[in-house]
Amino acid sequence: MEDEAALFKVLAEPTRLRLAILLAAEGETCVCQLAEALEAPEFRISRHLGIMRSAGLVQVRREGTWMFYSLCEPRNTLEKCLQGCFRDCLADQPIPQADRQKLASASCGPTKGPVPVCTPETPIESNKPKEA
Amino acid sequence: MEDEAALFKVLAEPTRLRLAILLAAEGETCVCQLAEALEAPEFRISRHLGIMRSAGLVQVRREGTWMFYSLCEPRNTLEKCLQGCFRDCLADQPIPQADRQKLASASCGPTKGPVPVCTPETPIESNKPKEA
DNA sequence: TAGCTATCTGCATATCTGTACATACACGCA
DNA sequence: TGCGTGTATGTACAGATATGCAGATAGCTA
Repeated sequence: MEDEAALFKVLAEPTRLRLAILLAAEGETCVCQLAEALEAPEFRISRHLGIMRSAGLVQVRREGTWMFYSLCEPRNTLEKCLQGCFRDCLADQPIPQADRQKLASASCGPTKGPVPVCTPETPIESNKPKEA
Repeated sequence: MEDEAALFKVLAEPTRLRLAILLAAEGETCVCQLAEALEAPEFRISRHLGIMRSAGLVQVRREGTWMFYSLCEPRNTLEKCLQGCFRDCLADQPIPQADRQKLASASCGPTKGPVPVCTPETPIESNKPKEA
């Protein structure tokens, strides 16, 4: 029960919740783009992503200088349900919508200028559908 | 987004999460029975229920000396999804199962001895199925 | 009204959490 | 190899939170 509560605790912070919703909607994204989308300093985003990673909610893949974060495959029904919440219940809220728009026009990242996040040439190992 | 994070924060505490799961499974229950089920002092249960009530997660009905708590009707898709989680993803975990068993054999409450919680003669306005 | 039971609340304390700054680390490039 | 960029982390601090105790409150019964 501690584990389940810990999972809720990770999501009990607006910045982390927005990150989770954003990653659920957009897939793999690098720290600087997330920071730009959320209009928060990168070190803060990085720290929150570290907390989410410790909780097993997100995973990271290094590509050169950039760190690409994505949601982990859900390990149990609770995680699956919560990720469904991100996509179905929370993604269309005003703030997550604005986050996605700012992400789409992010000027940073591996390819400068507005970039399609999660491009085809950077296949996302962590997001390949296994059972969804 | 603050509101959604606040909702997760309420559930980010093991005692409160167990209470939510228990109320989702058993319906309206009084404080002393919840305290016995969770093996925690009543003032602690009462305090956590107060926090859950402030968040709009549970509601209360007084019947004589006893305070009966129950989950509120979900006000949005997130709350509906989370209540589904309580029932479908979390209710069959070992601790919530044990909680339900201890609740079933609780020796306190309005009718002494093992009692059927949420009896027919105390209709639960707050739990009547509306759309589930 | 007095006494009892169930529940709530004020206070002090210990623990946890988010933030910011500075620094360290990893990688690409010249 | 040295530098710049992107990212992670150690530390300190302020604020929030959970807990336990004691006492208060509400409602029932005699």
